[in-house]
Amino acid sequence: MNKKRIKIVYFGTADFAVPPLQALLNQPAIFEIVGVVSQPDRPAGRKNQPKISPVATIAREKDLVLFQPEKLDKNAIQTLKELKADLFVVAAYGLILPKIVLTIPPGGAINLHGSLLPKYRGASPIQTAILNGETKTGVTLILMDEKMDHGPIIDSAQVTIDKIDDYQSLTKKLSEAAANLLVETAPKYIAGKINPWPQEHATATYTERLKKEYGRINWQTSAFQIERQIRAFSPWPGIFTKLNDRRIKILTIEISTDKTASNTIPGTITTTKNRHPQVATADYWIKLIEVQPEGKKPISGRDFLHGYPNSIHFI
RNA sequence: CGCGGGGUGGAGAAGUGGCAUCUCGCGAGGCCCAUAACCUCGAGAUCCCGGGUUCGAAUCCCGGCCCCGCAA
Repeated sequence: MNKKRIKIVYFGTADFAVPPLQALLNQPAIFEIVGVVSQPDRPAGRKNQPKISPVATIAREKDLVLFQPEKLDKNAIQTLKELKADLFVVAAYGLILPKIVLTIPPGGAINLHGSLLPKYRGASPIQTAILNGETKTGVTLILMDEKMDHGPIIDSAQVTIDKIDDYQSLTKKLSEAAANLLVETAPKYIAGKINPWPQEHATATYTERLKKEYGRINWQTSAFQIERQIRAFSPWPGIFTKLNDRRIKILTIEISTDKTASNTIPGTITTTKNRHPQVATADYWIKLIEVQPEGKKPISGRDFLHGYPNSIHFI
């Protein structure tokens, strides 16, 4: 049908953006990646090792044309124009695209977003969906306009959130759904078979960029709230509590069926009859399965307790 | 030179110049209707590596290797 391949410039940085890119690459008869734009590999890490963008890694492996501009200035825009793309595809790129960039390709710029828009616009749709205890979410493909996650919808796909899904597993599901959505829908969109329809802006909700401090556990809340917080923020930015001024990462927990924790000061650690540590919350006990003290490797809850023969208390 | 914590029997920790300790696990035995409970006994350590100081170093000094948290 479509003899002419769709020329695409792909904008992406984070893990979420990897599967859709690979899906495009797997259909070389339909799509041609004429360029990949990703955030620069910034110096980071304990020893200043540069943190490499996952998308940039793929681009290098596949020998794609790769740009990593600090910002989308005039030079970058000129470069983008010269690629003569039909379409820009954006997924978890991390930088705002200036309006002028959106108008470069004839097909405009389309964005893959990790929620069912207009719900959960913004920086942390995946985490927020888990945190709010949603049972379903999804991915939405929109035609970008100058406002964030605001443009008309091209198509969307629903994804269920399982009780055990954490940020990592849900991101994987969503990014795979995004990949399918993109390869199925983009050709139809380019062929003019889809008319994007406006979002219901009145029902829009927004999510903010996560801060480390949001990973701090408040033991005075419900065990279920804490459990969702852990799933939403694992493995990044991570969940922690404090013990004697030391930071303790909480990696894995289990909610006890025992509700008597409400009689105990929140944060207090006791042991179950089979000697597993459990922490009091506002309602149920939370069993510590795996934790990681600051400066230490991850250890089981039991091992952790061995080092503290006396009673301890998280704050 | 971004900031910081750490390396001690199989696991987790204490010990900051003078006998190698604690909790758990492991082995043997005991108790009990019973046990992830309790009691007795026991094995298991080059205290990360190499130098140095000292009568004496896990501990202090110098150098090295390895692990990790924060920040970005």
